[in-house]
Order: sequence, then structure tokens, then C-alpha cells
Amino acid sequence: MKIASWNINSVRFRIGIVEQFLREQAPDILCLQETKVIDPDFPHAPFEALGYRHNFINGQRMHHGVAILSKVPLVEDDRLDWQANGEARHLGVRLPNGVRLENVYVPAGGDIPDRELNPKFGQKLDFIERMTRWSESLRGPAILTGDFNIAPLECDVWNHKALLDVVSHTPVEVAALGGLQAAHGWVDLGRSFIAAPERYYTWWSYRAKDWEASDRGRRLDHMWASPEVARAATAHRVHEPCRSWIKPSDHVPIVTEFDF
DNA sequence: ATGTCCGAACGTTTCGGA
Repeated sequence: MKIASWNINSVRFRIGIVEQFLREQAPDILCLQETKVIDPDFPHAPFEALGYRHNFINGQRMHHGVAILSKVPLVEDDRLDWQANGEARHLGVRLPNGVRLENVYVPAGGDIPDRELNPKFGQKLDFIERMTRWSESLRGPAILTGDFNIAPLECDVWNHKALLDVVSHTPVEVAALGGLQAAHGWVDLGRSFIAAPERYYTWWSYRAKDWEASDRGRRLDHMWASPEVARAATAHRVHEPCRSWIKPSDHVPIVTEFDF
């Protein structure tokens, strides 16, 4: 079982590179974030043509939105709203073997890392806190993946010191993410296979003139698993070349293979 | 390091969000 996660930054605008990725990597399941499309306008046909016939979508107008496209039958569990503001940021399904698959788009949190000056930063921390409470009560084997919008380790960013005050790498966010991870004993599959201190990024800003040359990346996208599920993981890859494809997302896909 | 990209709006350009 091959499971991929990708913040696509508009599934309609980038349907061409989504198809290319699915043809080349053929994951059994693809979790998307930032689909940026209401459910009636979701482009189902390209996925069905490639064999993805078990599709679950949770979209909204303009922003956010998540989807799970699958070759294997899935059962939807829930779509949670940890901010209680109606934003489409989660979709939970169950795999044929009963393992839960949770696809999440964590709020970016704005530019200023101060909840008094920037309410979005507070919402991001509150979102993580509510996810932590949910995570504590979660029973059974599960996979938690998506764009967490936090790069926790020093080697998850191009310059640790330069980014200590930059939203996505501040100590308060890293501590919150650590609390979430501890709340279910989540295993960080990315770092299980690409161990620290090796460089590992999944996002490069559009604003760099040459993303590859400057390489100012961050690891914002993650795939975590319950300990028993993590033991079944056999491979994990990050597909950096996708950042150079035509009309790229600023994120690249991550893929984990499981022996089930 | 204030740069780029998306979707929407009575729009042929500007804006919020990331």
C-alpha cells in the first residue's frame, strides 16, 4: 500500500501535474490539501480515468479544502472542524484493513508569531491544541498526514537561526507540534527513513528567483503513524523534482509504502 | 527577503491568503 500526501495549491489549476505524478508514482491513495474548489466543481474525471474511483472531498470556496483519492475502497469516518469556523481542513477515512487515514491542512498562521498582534497565529495554536485533545482520545491504528505548516527540527529548515521568529519554525509552534505527536505516540515516518540531521524539505517559496539554487526550503508536510502502523512502513520518499514541473505547487509530494 | 502565486470580484486590475 502506497500512500501519498501533497499540498497542491489548487487542484484545478494543477490537474496536469497531479496526473503526471499519479502516472509516474501510482500511489494507491493520494491525500491532497489546498484543493481550493467547492465540491460540485471538483475535477473527478481525471482521477477516475487513472483508476482512482473511491474519492472523498471536503472543499470550500477559494481557500483550503482537502481530498482523498483512492484506488482501493475506503469508508469515510468524519470531517472535523477543530477551529469550529466552517473551514474545510480535515477528512478521515478507514482503509480496507481498518487503519484510519487522517488528512489535515493545518492553518498557516499569518506572518506575525504573536497571538495578540495576529489572531491567525492564535488560531493555529488553538487548532493544534484541539487536534492534540482529539489525538489523545484516538484509539486504534492510524495514519496522520498532510500540510502541518510547521517544520519542527533544525534540519527541517534551510537556516534554523534565521527562522526562529518566522511562523512555521517558532519554538512555541514546535512545542505545540511535539505535544500533538506525544498525544498518540505518533511516529514521524519522514524522519524514520530520512534521519536527522539529513536535509529534508517539502516546500520552497514561490518568491525565490531560483528555488533550487537558493534551496531555502522547509519541511512543512508530514506523515505520522501509530507505532504498530509505523512498523509496517517499508519506504518513504520526497519527490523534489515535482517543484520544477510546469505550473508547480510550492509543496512537493511525500510518499510512504506500507506492507499491508 | 516584501518577492510569487491562486481564486474571486460587475473585473481587462485589485485584493486577501498563503
